[in-house]
Amino acid sequence: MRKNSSSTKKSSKPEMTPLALELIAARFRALSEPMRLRLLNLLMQGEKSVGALVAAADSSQANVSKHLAVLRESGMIAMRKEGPSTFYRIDDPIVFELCELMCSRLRREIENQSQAIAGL
Amino acid sequence: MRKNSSSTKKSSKPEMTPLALELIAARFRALSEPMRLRLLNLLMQGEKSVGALVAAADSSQANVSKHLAVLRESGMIAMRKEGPSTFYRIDDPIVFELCELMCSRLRREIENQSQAIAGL
DNA sequence: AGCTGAAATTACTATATCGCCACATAACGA
DNA sequence: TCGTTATGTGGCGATATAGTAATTTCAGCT
Repeated sequence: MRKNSSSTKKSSKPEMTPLALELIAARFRALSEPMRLRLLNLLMQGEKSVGALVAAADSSQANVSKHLAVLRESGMIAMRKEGPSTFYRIDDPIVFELCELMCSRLRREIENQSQAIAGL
Repeated sequence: MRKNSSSTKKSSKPEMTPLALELIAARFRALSEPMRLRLLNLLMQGEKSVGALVAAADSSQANVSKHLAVLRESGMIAMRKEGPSTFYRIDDPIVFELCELMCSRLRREIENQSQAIAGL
C-alpha cells in the first residue's frame, strides 16, 4: 500500500501542480481569441496556405501569421513549407473534440434562451 | 432542394458568425488562467464556500472573489448564499469534460516527452 | 545577381487583465 | 447599535496581447 499523495486532505485528486495548471491554461488561452478560432475553423476543412487563410479570415497577413504562430506553439497546428508558401493543418485531434463540445454547448444555451424568450 | 448556405464556398460549415466565435472564445478565456483552473479543480470535489476556496487556493480573498465572478459570468459555476457565506459549485458539466480532455492530453504529451528524453 | 511573391518578424499603440490594497456591503450576535 | 465575520468592489501599477505598418527573410525565376 502506498501513501495517499502527500497532503492531509481527504483524498480526491493529487492537487494539480502550478506547472500543470499553467500548461493547461496556456492551451485554453490559445483558444481564447475569436480570430484564432476562426483560423482553426477554416483549417478544419483541411490544410490551407497562409494566403488562403488571410483571404478567408478577412484580416491582415501579419496578424494571421502571428496567430498561426501562437497556435503552432501550443501544439494545435503544424506547418509544412512548399516553395514560397507555407501550409498549415490541424495537428491535434483535441481541436475537433473541443469545438464539438463548445459548439453543442452553445447551441443548447441559445436554444434555452430562445425558449425563455418565447415564453414571455 | 435548398441552396447551400449563402456563399460561393464549396460547402463544409456555415462559417461561424463573429458573435458565435466571440461567445466561444469567451468561454475558453474563462479557462485560460491557472488560478481559475485551480478553483474549478477544487470545486470538482463539491460545493465550497469562498473562505474554503481562499484557504485552499493560497490566494487573497479579493482575488478569489474576482475570479469566481468571471467563472460565474461565463456560466460555469453557480452560487448560493447561506447566511453570511456564499457557496459556489460547478454548474456546467462541460467543465468536467474539458478537464478530462485537457488533462489526458497533457498526460500523453508528458509521456511522449519522457520517452523522448529517455531515448537520448 | 537581381527581381518577385509569400510569409515571418519587429516596433509601436491601444486595450485588457492579474494581483494587491483599501474600502463597501451584508448577515448576525452581543 | 456596535462589532465581527464573510464577500464583493473600485482603483492602481505592472504585464500581456491584439492589430497595424514597416521591414526582413526565403524560395524560385529570369
